[in-house]
Amino acid sequence: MKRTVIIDALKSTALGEPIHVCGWVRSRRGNKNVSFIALNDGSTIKNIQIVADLSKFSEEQLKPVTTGACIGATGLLVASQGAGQSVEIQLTELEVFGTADPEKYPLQKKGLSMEYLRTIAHLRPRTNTFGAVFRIRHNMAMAIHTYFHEHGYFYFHTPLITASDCEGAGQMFQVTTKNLYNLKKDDNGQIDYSDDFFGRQAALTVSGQLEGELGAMALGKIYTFGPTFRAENSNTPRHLAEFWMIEPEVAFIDKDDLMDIEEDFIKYCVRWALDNCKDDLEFLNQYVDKGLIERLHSVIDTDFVRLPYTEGINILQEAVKNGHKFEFPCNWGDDLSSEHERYLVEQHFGKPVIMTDYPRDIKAFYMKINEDGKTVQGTDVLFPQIGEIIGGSVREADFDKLNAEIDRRQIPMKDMWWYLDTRRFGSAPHAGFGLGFERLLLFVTGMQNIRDVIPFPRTPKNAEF
RNA sequence: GCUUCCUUAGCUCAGUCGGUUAGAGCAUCUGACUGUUAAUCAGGGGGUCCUAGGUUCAAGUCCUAGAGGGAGCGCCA
Repeated sequence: MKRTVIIDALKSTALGEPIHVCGWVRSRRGNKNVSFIALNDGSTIKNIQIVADLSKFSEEQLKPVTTGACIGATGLLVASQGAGQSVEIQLTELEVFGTADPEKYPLQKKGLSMEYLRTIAHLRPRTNTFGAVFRIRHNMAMAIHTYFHEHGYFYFHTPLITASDCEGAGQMFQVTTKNLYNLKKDDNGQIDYSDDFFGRQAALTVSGQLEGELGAMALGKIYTFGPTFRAENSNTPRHLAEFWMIEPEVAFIDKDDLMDIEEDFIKYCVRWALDNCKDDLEFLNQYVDKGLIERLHSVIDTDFVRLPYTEGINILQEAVKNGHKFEFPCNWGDDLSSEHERYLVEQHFGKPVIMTDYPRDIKAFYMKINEDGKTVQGTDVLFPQIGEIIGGSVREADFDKLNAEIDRRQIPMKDMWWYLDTRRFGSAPHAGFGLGFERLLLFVTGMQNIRDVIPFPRTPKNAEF
């Protein structure tokens, strides 16, 4: 008989009809007359109840049906006599696909910490929490593709392996086929990469932005969505060595247009979650973060604050005058630290903030310089709890200005001639931003640690699964 | 990388001022129960107290070093 997925079985109205479901046993309980099996197949956070009449099935037959075992169940779909569900399956035929020794199966019915589950990342998708998180993760990916597709963007694939060493801040993972125990060096003691796979030093990308700009200079509106790698020794609940990033790049827009897109896009994603992940969000709201759904609604119902950096500094200095203590100073020209961002977002405004027009020296070389000569047109979106969720900017489109900035910063651009060609041939005003996919998921799921919103987290000293 | 906290049963944790045989809940096993909802009730089994040194008559508890993990910060998305 053909398998019905549980999300459909629970909605079925074909009472009295035979049905076949497959899944993993969450629990079995009962008495000497009847046994109840809670079965989950991942299609929904909800389980379907299988009822085994012990006059038809012996305890011996049901013995392998333990928490974690995988079974197929055939029976009649009937209205439930119990209170917890509307339909259930009266078991007529049982197939055991895979047993799970209850003495050794690590997933308990309750009381599992996130830290412990990280040590069994190969099994944690079978828990309610991670099932919900990963279904939401999929939905957010679909929301992102749908948003951009509907708004006329093209999905542009930028390379994961790159030979340019100035993509942006960030240590890179080197990619090589060389024998690391016997490296060929030149006369100056430098490693000779001429016989390496690419004939030059190569690394995993830290950003697709520079190549994304090339796409925008031809297709008008593009976005990238792929993995990104940072070899930094960051030990925080907000950093991964391997994470996914979304980077739209749009020609012929200015700073205000960019902020409109950032805000519209992120609200679209949050709204998508509320519209499409109701059951999972309700679960997370109940067990992980009691204020989750309310917070999601508050974000889509409010206008983000648009705050120039200089005004932000004024607010922070005013707070200091009124007695607020910060660990770090906040003078004009300093990069804001987490405590400053959190004060603005969580205490002063109480809503997301798009901070703009940063001092040029604390931002990347490619950002468009304002007429004051001191600030650049960055537009970072700061969220409560998680800090910077989007880093965006208008790009410097003028060849001479961009080149002067590169010289001033002494950035090695010898391998970047192709990037400068965008400004050399048919340059256009353009802007874009980068959104950390897992940081969006932190916000949407209410999870506390970024390692718990990606199936197999990669962090310093951790790449087991 | 810096600061700080944690590591006791399969899991979550308690363990007082250093003092007899290290406890609880859940899980598991056995039994009971006529429909359960993280089922309930009764009983049983289960310990390298992270590792290595040290102090002490005596160490889960104090000291030193190491390992692993969390949090805060830095860097960033």
